[in-house]
Amino acid sequence: MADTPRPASTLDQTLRLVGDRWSILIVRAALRGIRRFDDFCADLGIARPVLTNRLRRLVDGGILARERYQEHPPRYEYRLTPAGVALSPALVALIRWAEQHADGGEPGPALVHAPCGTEFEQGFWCRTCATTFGPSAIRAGAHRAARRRATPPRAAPRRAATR
Amino acid sequence: MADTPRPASTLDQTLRLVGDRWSILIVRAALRGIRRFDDFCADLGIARPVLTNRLRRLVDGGILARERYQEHPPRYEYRLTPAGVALSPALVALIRWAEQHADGGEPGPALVHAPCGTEFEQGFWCRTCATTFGPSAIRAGAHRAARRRATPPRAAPRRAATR
DNA sequence: CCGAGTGAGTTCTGAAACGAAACCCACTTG
DNA sequence: CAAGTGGGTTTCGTTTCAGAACTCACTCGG
Repeated sequence: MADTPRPASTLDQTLRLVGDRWSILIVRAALRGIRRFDDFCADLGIARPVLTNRLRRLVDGGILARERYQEHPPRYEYRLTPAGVALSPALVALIRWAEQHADGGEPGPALVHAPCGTEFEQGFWCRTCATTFGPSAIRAGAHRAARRRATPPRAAPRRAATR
Repeated sequence: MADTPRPASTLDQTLRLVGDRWSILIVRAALRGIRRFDDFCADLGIARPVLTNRLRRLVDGGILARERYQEHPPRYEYRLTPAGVALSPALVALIRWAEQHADGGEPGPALVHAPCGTEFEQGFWCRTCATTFGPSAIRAGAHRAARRRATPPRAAPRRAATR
């Protein structure tokens, strides 16, 4: 009971941090330049207690930094740390997917290449093959153990050790 | 109440679909080749009812397809649709971030370039500038309506909403 | 034919998270 | 000094979650 039956993989840890609707929306808003509590609140339509909670979690997770921008009535703003900025590939990929596959909603502001202001592309690059490629050329690499039997031939429902 | 005060952006819609811990973990497992209910269950350590729910949602959202692989006791398996495969850039980005920024967990099986079996890179490409670049060169582009003022200097309030 | 096994789910639970609205407080502005 | 503001916290009712146990339909081995 005290050991680790869960994978506790790095992805799992990360998802506990940003693997929810609001956190990702908050990071996107931050990328757009939003920094203050009430602005997040108004922009996202998020309930205040939830925002408090998410901001705290993102700060603890090192994605946002809470900085005092005014002394006397102490006021804070939240801005992305380098680690937070490093999330943007994931965000961009999600936004791109959303624009292609979700129907109905409005697309929201595009993210562009800062120097030239135009939209950019995102892709995979294999330096071994010196080629770019898309999602369909991905597969899972070495994996120690596929749990039970590795790949049961489909439609072989019963498979006891008849020996 | 019946209109849409919320943005209802495409990203928002997408996050309602895959914006939670389990959904993303399920997609990763599917990319690794897992297809059957019990295998997902064992691999992820997810509770059955939650898995049922997530699978149904992903199928409804067009990310997984439910296919019968055996007639008599009707058995189904879940495999990624093209739209599901198209999520992999987001997944890869998340995994990469996780491996760099999460500490403690084990990294999990790598995703590799199928033809050569080696790890690959992910990046941004601006075709206008004909250059690759990283997350720090991104900014938000044109936005039809910046909500309120873009960057308030300080204390210049406006709040005509219900209070 | 009987009993064990399997794959894919369902019901029941109690715990946690969410959302809305109200409240708080240290200040600033008119 | 009253009214605002920015940045929260409290309270409370509702929805969703996660886990254990149970069901169902079928197959297999003896």
